[in-house]
Amino acid sequence: MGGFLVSSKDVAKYAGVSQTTVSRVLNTPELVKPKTVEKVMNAIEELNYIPNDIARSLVQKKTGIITLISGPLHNPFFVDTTTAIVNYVNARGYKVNVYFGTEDNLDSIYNSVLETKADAIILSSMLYKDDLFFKLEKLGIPFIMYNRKHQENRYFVEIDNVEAGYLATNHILSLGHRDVCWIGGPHEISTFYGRYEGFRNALKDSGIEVKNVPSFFTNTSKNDIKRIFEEILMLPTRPTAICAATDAIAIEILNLCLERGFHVPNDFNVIGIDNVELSKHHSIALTTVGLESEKNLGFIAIEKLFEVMEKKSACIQQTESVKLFPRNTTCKK
Amino acid sequence: MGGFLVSSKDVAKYAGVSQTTVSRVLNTPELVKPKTVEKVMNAIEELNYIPNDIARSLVQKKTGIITLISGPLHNPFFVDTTTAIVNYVNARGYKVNVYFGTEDNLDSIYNSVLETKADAIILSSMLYKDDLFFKLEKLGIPFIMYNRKHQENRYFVEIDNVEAGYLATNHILSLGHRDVCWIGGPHEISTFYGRYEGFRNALKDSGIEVKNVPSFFTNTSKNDIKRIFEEILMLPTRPTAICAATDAIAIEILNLCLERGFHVPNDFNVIGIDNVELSKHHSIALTTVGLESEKNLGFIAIEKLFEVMEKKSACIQQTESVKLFPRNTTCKK
DNA sequence: TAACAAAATGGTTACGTATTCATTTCTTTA
DNA sequence: TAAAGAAATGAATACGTAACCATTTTGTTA
Repeated sequence: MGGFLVSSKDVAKYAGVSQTTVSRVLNTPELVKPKTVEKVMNAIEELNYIPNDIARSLVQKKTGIITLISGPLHNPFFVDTTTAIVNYVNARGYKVNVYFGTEDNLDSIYNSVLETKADAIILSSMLYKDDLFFKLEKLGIPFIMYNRKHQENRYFVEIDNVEAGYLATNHILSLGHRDVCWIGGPHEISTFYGRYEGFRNALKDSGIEVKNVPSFFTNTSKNDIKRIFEEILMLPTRPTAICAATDAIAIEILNLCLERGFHVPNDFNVIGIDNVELSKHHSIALTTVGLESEKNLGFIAIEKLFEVMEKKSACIQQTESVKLFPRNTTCKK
Repeated sequence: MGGFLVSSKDVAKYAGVSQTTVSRVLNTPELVKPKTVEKVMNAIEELNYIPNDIARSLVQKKTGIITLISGPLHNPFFVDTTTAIVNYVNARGYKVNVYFGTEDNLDSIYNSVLETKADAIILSSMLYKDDLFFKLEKLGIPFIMYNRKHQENRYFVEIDNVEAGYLATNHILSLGHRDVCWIGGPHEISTFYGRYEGFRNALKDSGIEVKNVPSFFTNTSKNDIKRIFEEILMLPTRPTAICAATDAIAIEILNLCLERGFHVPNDFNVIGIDNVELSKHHSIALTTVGLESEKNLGFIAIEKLFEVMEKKSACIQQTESVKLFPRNTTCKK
């Protein structure tokens, strides 16, 4: 009991049948005489047999595993998407190998992922120009990016980032703010690049010179955001509104504002993008821009990935439209 | 290219050596002549060979997979623990199969988990009396529970729940509140049972009759917490302080208070237990009770699990001590 | 140079399952 | 009852690797 492996061969011997028949009882019982099924099922019960899905994977060349490379959960966006993805995958009878990628561990994650014979990969850790894309293509298994797009413009689900940046900025401007600033992320990531572009477009459309507007770019770590917030406080003319490229950044800015004794939105307007669940909490009540659809972006992506796996779709290129969610962190100037 | 599997046998043929040598080059290169290593490595490069870890698992009887059964991420406690566990496991070179257990899907999760030949299991979804415990023992692989304890009193890491309930309640009482109430969870879960016991002990020690104090028990879903909050508002004497069994419940109560236009702590004091990361956010600033140690409970648990896997420990029975974290959701009456 | 030890390599097998093909058993029909 | 077809079962094999044991090659010492 415990530790001693019992195989289908053992079951076969115990039941007085062949291993083939045991396999059939488990997979195609309709091809086996009822009485035999019973004998075998009894043996399985008796010996406490549990099929070895590693062996099954080897022969079937299907592991039933989906690899998920998510960003870290301290970013509430990934809380929402990870929930949606993991639950969907499990509901479909698959397993999920989860990784939380950061700058430091991505390489080691990729090494591990490439060795794992997963049936498919879903990831949010792809740069606009990233060799990983081609490595994944070589692997020959389906993959999809969510909230990230690669230069090659294939296999992705994103929100309309340019429009999102535009809507957020425009909302702030329409409230009468003129001293605004931007906190973004690395331009190597399509998401951040697009949202910043939307920001600039909105400024231009309001006749504001982009180069006069302070823009900061962070690696999205708490420390880095804090550093930038302090820079903002030192600005010659302090902005009345802060446009953050993501809710995660915005929510951290809220934290820093309150820590310093500032009041939002009286001292600072703050707006984010993503409309994460947490932003709906009444203690946060973050004004933000997010999916028009009720569906979570992770859900949309994993759904599409399964379509690809089932050959129902060939290549996913999906950009979801967005809208403004006005809440309590913005107000008329 | 892509989809066509290349095996170590192919590499062997290409390099003009045996499959055994290829295997050795990858696992024990010090036993292979440098020139041969080079030949093989070239062949690997040339053929784009990636070892099949399914086959490796089969022969080695080790999958390198840890199964994690967590609670859902809308509970911030599981955000913290999942982060700690997944990152630790990956840093150790293992993979993590993640499940988010709810009332509905637990049975199907258990079925899947029992078939998966994981090297170990870490889970938070165990009732005080739960047959699963014995099924896991039969499986013969190491497992550990975090934030949950089974009747059998083995393989667990928890906080001192009774003390936590006591400290939280006592804090409220010491602030002068007398009209308090309790929002807990299912008593089948050791965590909730212990914390409620601490609540009752504190009341007794302050000479308050337990049976006169309103206590509510929820399945911890948002809807259920809302239902209970509405019940509280209907109470003949409205409590001035709400003791929640978890930060997750407390944070949802905060949300409901604000939604109704109440102010915390002026209208209601709110206190939680767990000291989750989110409770530190200045928009929340939840008074709570949590680990005295800096370490995350999930981290402690997964660390211990690896000790068991490496036979450094036999059986984990760990109860961590706790302390109060006073913040802004409680104040003198 | 012979003898021997050490280093390097190869042949074969096991891991536990699903699959393919062959064989046996049972049913049906003429 | 024989023949033919269908249903049920089994034997053998493949999946891709690591491990065990045997063999060859190399290096060392007398």
